Amino acid sequence: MLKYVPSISDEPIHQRLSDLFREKISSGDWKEGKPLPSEAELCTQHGVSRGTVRQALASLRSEGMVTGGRGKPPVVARPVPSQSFATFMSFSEWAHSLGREPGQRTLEIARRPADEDLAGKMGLRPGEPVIQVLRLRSLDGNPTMVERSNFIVEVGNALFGFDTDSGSIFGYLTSRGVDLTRGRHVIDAVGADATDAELLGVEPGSALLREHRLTYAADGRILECSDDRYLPHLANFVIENTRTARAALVRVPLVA
Amino acid sequence: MLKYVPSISDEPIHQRLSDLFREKISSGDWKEGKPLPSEAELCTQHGVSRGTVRQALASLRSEGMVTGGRGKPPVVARPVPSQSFATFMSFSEWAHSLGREPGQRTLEIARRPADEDLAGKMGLRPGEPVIQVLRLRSLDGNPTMVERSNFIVEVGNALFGFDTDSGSIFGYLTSRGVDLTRGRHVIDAVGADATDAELLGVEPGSALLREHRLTYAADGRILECSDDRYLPHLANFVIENTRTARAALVRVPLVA
DNA sequence: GAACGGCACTTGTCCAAACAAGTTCACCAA
DNA sequence: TTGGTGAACTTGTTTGGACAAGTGCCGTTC
Repeated sequence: MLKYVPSISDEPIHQRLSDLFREKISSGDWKEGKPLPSEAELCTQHGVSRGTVRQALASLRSEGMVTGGRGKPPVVARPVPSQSFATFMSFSEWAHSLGREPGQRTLEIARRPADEDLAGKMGLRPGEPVIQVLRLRSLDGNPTMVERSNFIVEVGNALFGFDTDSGSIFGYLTSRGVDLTRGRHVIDAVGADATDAELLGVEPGSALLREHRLTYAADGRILECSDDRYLPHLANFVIENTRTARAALVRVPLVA
Repeated sequence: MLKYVPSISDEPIHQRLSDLFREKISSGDWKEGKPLPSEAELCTQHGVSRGTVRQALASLRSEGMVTGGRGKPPVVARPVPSQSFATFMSFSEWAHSLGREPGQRTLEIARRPADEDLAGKMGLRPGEPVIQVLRLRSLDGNPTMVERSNFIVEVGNALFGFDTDSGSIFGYLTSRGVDLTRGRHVIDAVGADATDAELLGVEPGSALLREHRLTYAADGRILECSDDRYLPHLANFVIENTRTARAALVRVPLVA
């Protein structure tokens, strides 16, 4: 829990402040429904100007964690479920954020030409090679998810220098400077195939929760295409929406 | 600055600006992928200071309509998929927004005491009565989803005066003044039971995509608890996230 | 006791300025 | 032609100030 290195960090002040405020809320230091310190107080407490404090608070407001109006002090709102990019993109990050221990067993890492279906999804020419990784992911030792990732060669080649049994591919790639910036996730259900069934210890055909993901670079190129299959009694997806806030999640129909 | 500015609207300037910008984008005046005028330009164009322009742009950024970084002019982002509250909450609204024809066949509408599990989810005492509705929903005549809804009696009693084969329960309830304001949706996978299988025309046990929903009133009371099971090849859920915008969707673990 | 007015305090809005950091592009030199 | 330099321009960050507008409270007044 030791994470106080404010002077070395190169993050802007307002960002550090909003992170700090977020933690005060999630840790219960600032309780739900209670007003938080006035802007003037926060200014003197952290030795910054009011503009900076307001910038930090605006970030929390846009996430729905804080409400309030003119004259009234801002209050901590009902916690809105949301996850950061890294937490949502990476199984390992996700597990750590929950205080659980992620595990992984690599079953295959191979370079092979993309079939027509995959090439279409990734915007490649059929036959262009991709790096395929098949891993079994676990939480606290319990098999939870079967992960099938396909990387474009430029990204995937870096993986041959990485022990995919050691942890987060997402973390490794970002540390190598690969700019994963956007993800598109399609969630559906699928019956377990023979591989899924054996790895997860269920009957073939039993229902699995599937997250099909495309990961994009900043310039719009598709870097990765994955197919993650969860045991539905071990992991779910949750979203909340209100009359005033549109849901970013979309239910889409599929044409026959 | 001028003291007497007879403004037509009493909205703050930054809000009028962001509304104007939003319309420029949706009308196609500012095209997707194209950079929009620099902040300095917008300042002189509208005769305001840079802070105000930035405040307006920040609003668009938080909605994901605009991206950009230091040094680069802001660009109009790819439209972010999102659905309004009504579209996301109501099967009929959803179908209509897609130009498809929703259908429904009511198989059962009954008043019976809530079992322990349901009572726990809805915050009722076990044995308190609920109104249960079982419907088969279809898109353009194709069976798509099995809908199991449970309403608290206060809401559900209104349904006995409504032909549940005629259309949207959500629409009917809102027209009757029931204030559905918030929804919490849990998405997972489940094997088809005998009823699902017969209605949807699949084998028992085959994978279905389930949306488990709690609908809340403005005062926090739970009005409805539903279990919708989709044919996974006919409907999916999609969400996008970026490095800068946290996903409102959350992947949650379930304890054993 | 109730209603009113005013004061202190709070947040919202807007401006002006300065610097930091990144991008673009023309220009010049090798 | 190619490469690098640097100026011009862009957005990001931070500060400071000023005023408007809303809330809560206290004291006065009826």
